[in-house]
Amino acid sequence: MIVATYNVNGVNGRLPVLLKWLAEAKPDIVCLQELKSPDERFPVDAIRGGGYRAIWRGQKSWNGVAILSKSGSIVETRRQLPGDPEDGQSRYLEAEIGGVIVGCLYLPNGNPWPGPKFDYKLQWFNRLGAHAKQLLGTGKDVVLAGDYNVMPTDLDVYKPERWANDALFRVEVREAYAKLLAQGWTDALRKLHPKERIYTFWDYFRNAYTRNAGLRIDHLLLSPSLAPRLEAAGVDRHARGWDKSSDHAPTWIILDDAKPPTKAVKKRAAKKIATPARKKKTKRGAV
DNA sequence: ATGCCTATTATTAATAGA
Repeated sequence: MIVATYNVNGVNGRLPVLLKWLAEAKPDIVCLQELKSPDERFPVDAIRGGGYRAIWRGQKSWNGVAILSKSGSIVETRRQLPGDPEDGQSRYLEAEIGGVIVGCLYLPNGNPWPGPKFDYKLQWFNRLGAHAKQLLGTGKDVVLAGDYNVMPTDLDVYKPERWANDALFRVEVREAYAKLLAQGWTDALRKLHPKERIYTFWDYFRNAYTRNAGLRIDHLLLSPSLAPRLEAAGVDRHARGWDKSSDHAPTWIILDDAKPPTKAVKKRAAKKIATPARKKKTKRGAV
C-alpha cells in the first residue's frame, strides 16, 4: 500500500500536474495540502475521474487539506485539530481508511520570526502533539502525513546557517518536532534513509530546483503499530520539474499489506510463545 | 536585509508562501 503526501500549492491551478502524478504513481492514499480553494471549487469530478474518492476541507485563498483514496472507503473522523475552537484555518483533516487512521496536516509556516504568526505555529504544534498522543493511546494504526513546515535537522536543509532564524528552522520548532517524535512516532523517510540528503521542497526563486537548494519539510509519521510494516520511502522529485509544478514534490511510503493473523500465530499468542521474527524484505524504495 | 518566483483575490497591487 502506497501512502503519499503532496502540497499541491493550489489544487485547481495544479490540477493537470496532480492528475498526471496520480496516474503515474498510483498511490492508494494521498494527503493533499494548500488547496487554496473554497469547498465548492474543489475539483472533485476530475479527481473521481482519475479514480479517487476524496474528502476535503477547503478555505478561500489559503490553506485547505484533502484526503484521497483509490480503493478503500474514507470515513471522516475529524475536520480540525482539537484545542482551539476559534481557529478557523483549514489545516487538519482525519479519516479512517481500511483500518488505518490517516491524519492530513498543514502546519503553519510561522514567518516572520518573531511575531504572532510564529506564536500561532508553536501553539498549533502543541495542539498537534496533544492530539497525536491521544491517537497513540488508542493503539490504532496511524499515519500523520503532511507539510510540517519544519526541517528536523541540518541534513534536511541545503544551507542550514541561512535558515537559522527562519520559522521553518528555529530551534523551538525543531524541538517541537523532536518532542513529537519522542512520543513514539517514526519519521518514515529518515528511518529508511538515515544519512541521505533528501528534499521535498524547492523554492521557485533562483532556480532552486536545478541547483538542488531544497528543504525536507513534508513528513510521514508512523505509529509504533504501523512502523514494522514500513517497506520503502521516497520522493517523486522529478514531478517538481514538470511544467506548472507545485514547489513541493510528492513524498511517499510503501507499507506491507496488513495480513490477518494466521491460525499458527493465534495459537502461539494463546500459549504466550514469541512469534518468530519477520523475514527481512529487500528495500524497494529509491529517493 | 531584500529580491528573486508563483498563487489568489481583486483591479494592477496587495498578501502569503518558505
